[in-house]
Amino acid sequence: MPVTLKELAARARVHPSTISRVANNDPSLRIAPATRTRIETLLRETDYRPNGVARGLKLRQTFVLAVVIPDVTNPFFAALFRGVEDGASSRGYNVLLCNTDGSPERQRSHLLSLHARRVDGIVLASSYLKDPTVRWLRHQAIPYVLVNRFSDEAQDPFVGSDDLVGGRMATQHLIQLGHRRVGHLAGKATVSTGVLRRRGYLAALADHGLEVDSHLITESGYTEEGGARAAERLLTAPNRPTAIFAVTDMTAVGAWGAARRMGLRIPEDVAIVGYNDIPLASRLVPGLTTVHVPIHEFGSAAARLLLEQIETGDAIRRRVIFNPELIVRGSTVAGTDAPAGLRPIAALATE
Amino acid sequence: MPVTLKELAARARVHPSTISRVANNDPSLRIAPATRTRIETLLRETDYRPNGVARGLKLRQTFVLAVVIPDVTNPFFAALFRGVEDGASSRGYNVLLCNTDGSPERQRSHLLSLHARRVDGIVLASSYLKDPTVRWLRHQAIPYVLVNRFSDEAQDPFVGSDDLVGGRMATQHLIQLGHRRVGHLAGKATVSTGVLRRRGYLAALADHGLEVDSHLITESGYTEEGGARAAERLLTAPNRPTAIFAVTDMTAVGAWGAARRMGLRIPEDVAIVGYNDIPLASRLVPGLTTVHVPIHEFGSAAARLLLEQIETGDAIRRRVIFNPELIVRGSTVAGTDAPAGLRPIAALATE
DNA sequence: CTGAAAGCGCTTACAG
DNA sequence: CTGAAAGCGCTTACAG
Repeated sequence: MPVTLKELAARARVHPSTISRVANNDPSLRIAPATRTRIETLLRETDYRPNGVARGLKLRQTFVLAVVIPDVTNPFFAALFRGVEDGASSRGYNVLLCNTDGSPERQRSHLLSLHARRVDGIVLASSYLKDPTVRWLRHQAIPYVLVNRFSDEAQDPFVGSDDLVGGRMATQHLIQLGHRRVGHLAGKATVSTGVLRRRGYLAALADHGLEVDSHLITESGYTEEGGARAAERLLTAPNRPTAIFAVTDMTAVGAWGAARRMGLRIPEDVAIVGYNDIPLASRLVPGLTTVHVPIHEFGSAAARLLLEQIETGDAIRRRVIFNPELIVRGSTVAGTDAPAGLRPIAALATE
Repeated sequence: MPVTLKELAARARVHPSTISRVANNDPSLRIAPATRTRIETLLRETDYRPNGVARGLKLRQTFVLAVVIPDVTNPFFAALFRGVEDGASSRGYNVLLCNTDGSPERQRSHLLSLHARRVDGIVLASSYLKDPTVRWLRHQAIPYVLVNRFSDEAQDPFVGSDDLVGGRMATQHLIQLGHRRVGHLAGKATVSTGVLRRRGYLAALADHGLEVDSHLITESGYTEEGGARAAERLLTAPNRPTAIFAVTDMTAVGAWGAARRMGLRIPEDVAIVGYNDIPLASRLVPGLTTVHVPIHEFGSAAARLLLEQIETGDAIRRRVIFNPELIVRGSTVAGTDAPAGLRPIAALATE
């Protein structure tokens, strides 16, 4: 068992509160230099660190944050988590990670448990539109920040990119390359990214006077498998699209695989654009044209917004919106890819 | 502020301890059915959940575990974390994630902080040989499990693969393909995986009567960049190898890029084998031949070993060693790759 | 059948 | 200059 204040007090023949004050560098403490030295030596010798649980109970602050995401195995969320941790750990916080696999029930049960643990704040990246658990967070006055997806627009502190602009940008790129039949692998109508990127797609068509063909829009969800199946539907239809804008890179990767399997050349037979610019996007051959968003910054900005709320004690409704940026690669324009190996190195981590 | 036992007691006109007993389903509690009903209704109405911090202080158990790794952004560790969480969350535990970026100082400071928080146990996947912080864990009697890398062989609870067998297997594969000059991108001499996989490489050479050429072995560390630089050294030397066994997939990916950049064909001019079978391995073109290890199972087995120690209160020295398995792809044998898109889908996560 | 008390390990306003 | 006390919100052995 680690040493306690009481034990140290007995050994130093002072009151526990005095030890506590020395350990916490209480500036209001007037103390005999000799006593202070004696206590400091003892603290060092025993390598004393106050019990964080007892401290948390007394201070009503645990210095623990939580990040709730669908799945860390998806590189998007791994990078997001790093952003949060990098922003928070230097301020003395540790970070819990909870995966929901996209299940609202798991999200709910995680949030209940995090609340019972009295975490100081929550970064939520798995919310959907009009999410009741987000309203619950608001109601409980638990500091939180939504990332990437919002729930009730302008109601919540939020960090993300402008999905409408990004969707429009991606689609416009395809139209400007001469494509007239542009398909869309749409996300869910219950998720803000799905709704806005689709709206961006429609806006780009309108900008260029192209009519909407509802057969060219199909819901894919956010998985690789969903993307593959949806792309197959689109590409086997009588009047198939010559280009596809997919709601995310993972979905685009699914489409990419489906096209290959059908013997279609990319980009000659079908051009593909994704969204997010995960490391995998630049590794495919041909590389995946995509809309770049600063994933790590999503996380660090969310941490900042969260810590600001925790420290001021106020709920802050600020929204941090990053500008998306189109990255053109070989999946839309042949020959654009940098030679293999000269691409920016994505993962420098060990093992 | 969430409701407390005391407030509920006042409302139900019973003692706080009675509420606590009802909430915890104390089997030894004899109570008037009417009182019980009244309390249960109140509990439900207020959605009462005991304050986990106070509970942790009293019970000396926090139901929090921690996973310490170099970097979640590396898919190997993301999968490992999922394994731990999947094994632990069903038992009521939440899991803290700490990234060290391979720095012993950051590892040390994370462990000190986790100890001060009184986490119930720690999964450590960033340890090195004779790691002093591992000895410190042992000394503090904090339940822990090492994963993938061990510190003092047979001294610690450990989950990993047989790295000697894996290294031998990888190298033997290359020799059996006819390669006589096989290079090795070696990990660090301070890390168990580096030492054992190198020993496996040497054993395979010996098995086949090949002499060791020290110019063919070069330390690459565990990063993509390190792999690229080390491979360049090997491939520009006068009598260059025709095949390379890299200590990890990320290192192999670096070598893969370097070879491409030099205009070498894979596998015709240089064959490459990695280790771990991360999702990226099957996505490269050509696919990366590698030694498969069950990463997710590493995590779930570690969680089991940890929970067993926590629940029994004993330190368990058991070692769980998985058998590695060779996966042959196009980076060693041309034409082995499944058609794109038919490969197993690696990431099904949303967004 | 239910209550009162002690105690987990801290911090901090108050006393002297 | 240092001590004594209260209290954060629980759980559980003990009393009655």
